[in-house]
Amino acid sequence: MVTGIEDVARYAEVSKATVSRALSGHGYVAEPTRLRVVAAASALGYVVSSSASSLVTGRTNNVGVLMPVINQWFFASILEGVETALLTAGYDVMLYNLTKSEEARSRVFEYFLVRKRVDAIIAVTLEITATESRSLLGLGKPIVGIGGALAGIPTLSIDDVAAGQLATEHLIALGHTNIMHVGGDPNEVRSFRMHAKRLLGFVTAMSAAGLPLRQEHYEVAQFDIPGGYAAGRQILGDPRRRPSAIFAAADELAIGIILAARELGILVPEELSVIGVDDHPLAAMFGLTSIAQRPDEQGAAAVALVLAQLPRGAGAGGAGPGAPLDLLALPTPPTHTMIPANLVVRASTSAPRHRGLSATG
Amino acid sequence: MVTGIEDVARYAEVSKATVSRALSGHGYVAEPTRLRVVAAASALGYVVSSSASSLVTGRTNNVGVLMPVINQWFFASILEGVETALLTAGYDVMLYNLTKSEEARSRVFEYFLVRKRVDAIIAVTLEITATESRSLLGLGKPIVGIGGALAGIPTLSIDDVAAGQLATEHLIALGHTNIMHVGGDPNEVRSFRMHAKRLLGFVTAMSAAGLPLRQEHYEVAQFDIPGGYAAGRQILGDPRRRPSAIFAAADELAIGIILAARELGILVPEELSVIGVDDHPLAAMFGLTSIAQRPDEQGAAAVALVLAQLPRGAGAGGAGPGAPLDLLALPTPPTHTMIPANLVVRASTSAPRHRGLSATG
DNA sequence: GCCCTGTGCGGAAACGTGTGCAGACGAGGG
DNA sequence: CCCTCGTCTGCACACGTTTCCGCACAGGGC
Repeated sequence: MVTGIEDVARYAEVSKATVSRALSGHGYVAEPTRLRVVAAASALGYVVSSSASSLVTGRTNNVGVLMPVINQWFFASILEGVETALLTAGYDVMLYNLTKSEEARSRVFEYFLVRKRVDAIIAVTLEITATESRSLLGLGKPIVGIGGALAGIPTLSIDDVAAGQLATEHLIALGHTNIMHVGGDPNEVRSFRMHAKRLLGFVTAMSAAGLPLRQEHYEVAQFDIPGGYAAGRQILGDPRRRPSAIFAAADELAIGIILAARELGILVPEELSVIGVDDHPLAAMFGLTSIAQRPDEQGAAAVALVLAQLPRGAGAGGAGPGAPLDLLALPTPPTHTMIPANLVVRASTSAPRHRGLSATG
Repeated sequence: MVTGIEDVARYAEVSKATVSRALSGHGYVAEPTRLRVVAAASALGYVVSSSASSLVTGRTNNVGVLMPVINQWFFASILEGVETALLTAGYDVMLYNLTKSEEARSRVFEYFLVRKRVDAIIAVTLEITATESRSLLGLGKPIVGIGGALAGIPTLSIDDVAAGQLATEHLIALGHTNIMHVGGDPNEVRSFRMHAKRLLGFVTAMSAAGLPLRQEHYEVAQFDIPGGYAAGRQILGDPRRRPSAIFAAADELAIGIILAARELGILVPEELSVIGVDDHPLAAMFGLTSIAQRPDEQGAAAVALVLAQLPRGAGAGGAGPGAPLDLLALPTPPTHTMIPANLVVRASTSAPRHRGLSATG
């Protein structure tokens, strides 16, 4: 029905084995023969059956990507970065969107992922349970996580504590003393305690500067622009509560706060400095100072990490029997690597208006 | 090494054939035997090798999804809808992000897609060339497009002309006569001439109402919030050019325009009515009147369309022979189905301030 | 002249599963 | 009692590759 390797072999007047070697690049093939085979394959429109090839090699050339959500800037950017890097490396990406629905979640874990159809897994911001972790590690396939430390799995993220600290220190350095932090719920278990970490960075910087910290210096908000807007209305609506600067845990929150400030007639940055995290595409338009991170590059880095753990297809010519031993001895450093995040100063932060450079201690 | 079907067969004291039948649900298996096999598979942690199974059945249980971009609300929402629908239908999704890069584009077409690893294809807003179309159709696999008509391929989208018309008619019904349209470049070939269609709807409604149409009634903008903002600054900055209402081809454009209006001290809707298309998540926050569409539902609908073209795997206990005949005779209607899009009125549109209900003719 | 190594190629054995075919068994109708 | 039919199971082949092994040949060092 469809043209197989046998047809190409007949057409090029060689054996199936030679066709395989010529097209895959493994083993010795004389150059004229190789050209003849390639020409034959092209003429017949031959494409290798990945099923058959995977069956015998054990490699699928697929990488599974697990994401809790797609329709958000951070996650979609990661996905784009991962996809591009995998494609250029010759791998296809299988996307698994792990929604809140527990049922779909467990189906993916117990049914889809385990079906021997991926060579490796990239898990994005995925807080997994103990059984799920066992399930993943039980696959014996490389896994890399993006977004926070994971037990026994190499992971990758920015240093959220440092980011929070850096942002807060920027505001302090400008002379602010009455600083608020608007972020996500620190008790949220999913999302790798990112909220708690950025809050910790905030607290650390404030304490180090000897600035007072009260409960009301932290406001929980829904993690998007409307959430930031709502929090901004609430905070800025009360003049007695109003700080001179706000560190928002994400640019979308910061943008919402800026919009709220505009509606209330509060000038940014003259009356209110705002700093965010992400360097969101909209940050430039709002002149938002931010701690920049590049999720697409994080995705690409995760791909590099995960591919490094894959057995190098061609090179290794090791003996057959010790294979599982080698597999276990492979460099699988369960470490958490931190991606640097740097400050981008724009127009939303400045020295506080009223007080000059008053005493800091 | 890994547990195969043979191990399960031994454990359950049956043959491999019975294990296959028991687990796949095809053919006769006595209930006690089936339970024994299922228990054995579960005890051994057996999972079917999709490579082997695909090799013999010819089905991969994969659907390829082609997208030009991921990090945009419309596309990410479609992807979420497609992913969810496919997962519940028992299919895995292989994501191919066709970037602007022609090189990556052709690689996907000539190399990845053709690798016999997908049963069907969903192409999102993909303007394909003649050779690409042949390449896709040559696969002999079901294809469904989202976003506009495609030669010989069933497609799916909202009626962009009707949407533009509906939006414009809403403004006209409110009493506006000086209406502008801000949209994308109508000459952009990609994106299925969506821009041209919405422009056509605008022109149609204006003409039907007997309203004048000049070149300056249409402004091209980059298709995101900053693009709308830039266009808004330009349009609204010149008082002589300022219309009383703007129909933006997308909510993100409309939001940018509203932001520009706020900066210029122009009241919405008192001095300027704005209507968009999409019902974007941010629309409610800005009180934006919009023509609502649901890209996630479009994705699910595309999945339903594409699955309907696939040979029914389970359930059907029909005779074996005649299958290829049925395949050829399958209903593959290369039609373009329109999804309804309805008006959602919020606070960004109202009757124009100055003139009352003046003569419309 | 002989062995060894490097190169080029073909035969055939896997890889793990689905499924056609045949055989076995019990029930029911003649 | 025999035949048929429906249910249930096992044998064995096929799916389309990759790759081990063996053979052939050329060239170089002893």
